[in-house]
Amino acid sequence: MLRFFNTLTRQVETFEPLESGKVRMYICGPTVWNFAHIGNFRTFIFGDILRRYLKYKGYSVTHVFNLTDIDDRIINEAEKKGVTIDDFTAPYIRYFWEDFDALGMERPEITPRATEHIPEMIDIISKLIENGRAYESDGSIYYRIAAFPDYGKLSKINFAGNITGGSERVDTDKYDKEDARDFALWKLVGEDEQPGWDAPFGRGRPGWHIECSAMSMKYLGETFDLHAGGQDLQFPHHENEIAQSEGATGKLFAKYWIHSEFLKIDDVTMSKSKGNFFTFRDLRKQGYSPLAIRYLLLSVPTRKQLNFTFEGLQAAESTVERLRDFRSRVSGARVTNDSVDDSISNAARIAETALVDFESAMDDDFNTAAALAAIHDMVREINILIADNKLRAGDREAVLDAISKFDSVLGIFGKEESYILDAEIEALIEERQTARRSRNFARSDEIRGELAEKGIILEDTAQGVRWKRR
RNA sequence: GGCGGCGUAGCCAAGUGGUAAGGCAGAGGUCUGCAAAACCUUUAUUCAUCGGUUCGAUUCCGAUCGCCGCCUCCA
Repeated sequence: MLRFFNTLTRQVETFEPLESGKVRMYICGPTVWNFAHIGNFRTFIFGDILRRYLKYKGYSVTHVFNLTDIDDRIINEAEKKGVTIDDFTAPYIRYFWEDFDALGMERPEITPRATEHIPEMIDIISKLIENGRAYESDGSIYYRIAAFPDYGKLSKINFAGNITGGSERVDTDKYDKEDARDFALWKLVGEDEQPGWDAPFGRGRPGWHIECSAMSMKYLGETFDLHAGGQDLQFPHHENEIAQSEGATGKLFAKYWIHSEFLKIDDVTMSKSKGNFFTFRDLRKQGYSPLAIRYLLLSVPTRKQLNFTFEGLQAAESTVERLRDFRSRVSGARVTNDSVDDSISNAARIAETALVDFESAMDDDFNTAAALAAIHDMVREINILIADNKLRAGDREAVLDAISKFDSVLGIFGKEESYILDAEIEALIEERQTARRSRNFARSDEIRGELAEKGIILEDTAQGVRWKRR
């Protein structure tokens, strides 16, 4: 039974989708104005774990993940470069998906772009104007928060008084709004100004929040199951999404909300000004593997801040290698056919226990740290059996099956190795064995070095030579 | 100022009213021609500090200190 913390109610709840067996979920994706950093990817990797785990539990999942390809930053940067916003964002969109794929994330079913959903946004804004929840001021359209009593129900921010808490920082005179809290749905744009779109209420461009309302409801319906994103989006972005969507439809927007916590670097918030800002590509350049980065980012439950350190990343690198080695060791393990008394072998039982522990950890608010512990326990125990040559027929399959189940959710074991070796490499391995038997260790080590250069690592075990790819 | 979160071994961290998961790193050992991997042993009488409740608290309550976040663009 899957239970997790719902930001909307501030409680751990049992997950019950609106429609039995199906989950419709939305996650706020990146603004494609630059390279995404590892903090962004922490949230997205959680989204990946979330969707994979729901599938693991047997749900069919429709996952919408948007790309924000228009906002002030994009417009400014494009202008600086003298290109259209589409030309400006195109490479970043490409880089984003490259990083996304490299981190082993499954592509969501639907990945809409804001600029391709302007009509849907206009439609919602029109409805809000009609029902009095939006108004025009100086050519722009604003949301009338006073007309939506539920405003604040997600973030639980107290709006007593009509100004947000840090009132000094909101210069009310700067805006022509009825209320300082009101936010832009549609920003007035001049006739020749780009980008701009024509709407019944005038040429303009969308405010930031409206896109997510438009794209989520278009693909998932007016009410859907689950909405997730970084905790910094909780207010105002998600609060505003609720106001726009529920304000327009009069129906519940999303039933469950999940917010991912921030990533810190050496106990300090990651920020550009502090110079402690890492993109995925920065870490790749330093030689860290995508798998280790993924492992590190998912190793701490999403609702807790994660403290990123290079020591931790190095640890993740070792751990991931150990897991990969484990799978290949199991695949290549010899099994004995010794008759056994019990009907179920020890190894199969260990695998089964690990699966149960894994699932109950994930069911408990996606406790990935505890889920990993279940896997590590299994690895250790099975390693002992292999070392003692106690793996029986059928065990190998049971353990490999458990691994593939874990990995269908976490994606940390890496790709399965191919067991087909080039004939040339096989010949070298054979030659080395011959050399070793005649105690010609010079030649033996030479071959080992030669293969290492080709990315083949040899290990001499009691059961013979074992190899793996680097 | 308002609201929220966190503080567990060298590092990353899970967790519970009954006496501390897991990973990495370190130390010693087994195995090996050497190496690698694996395995074994070992590393917090203690969970920021001080009080309180309790038979018993790391876990509940209060205070203090420290760190982080939201209230403003941001995963």
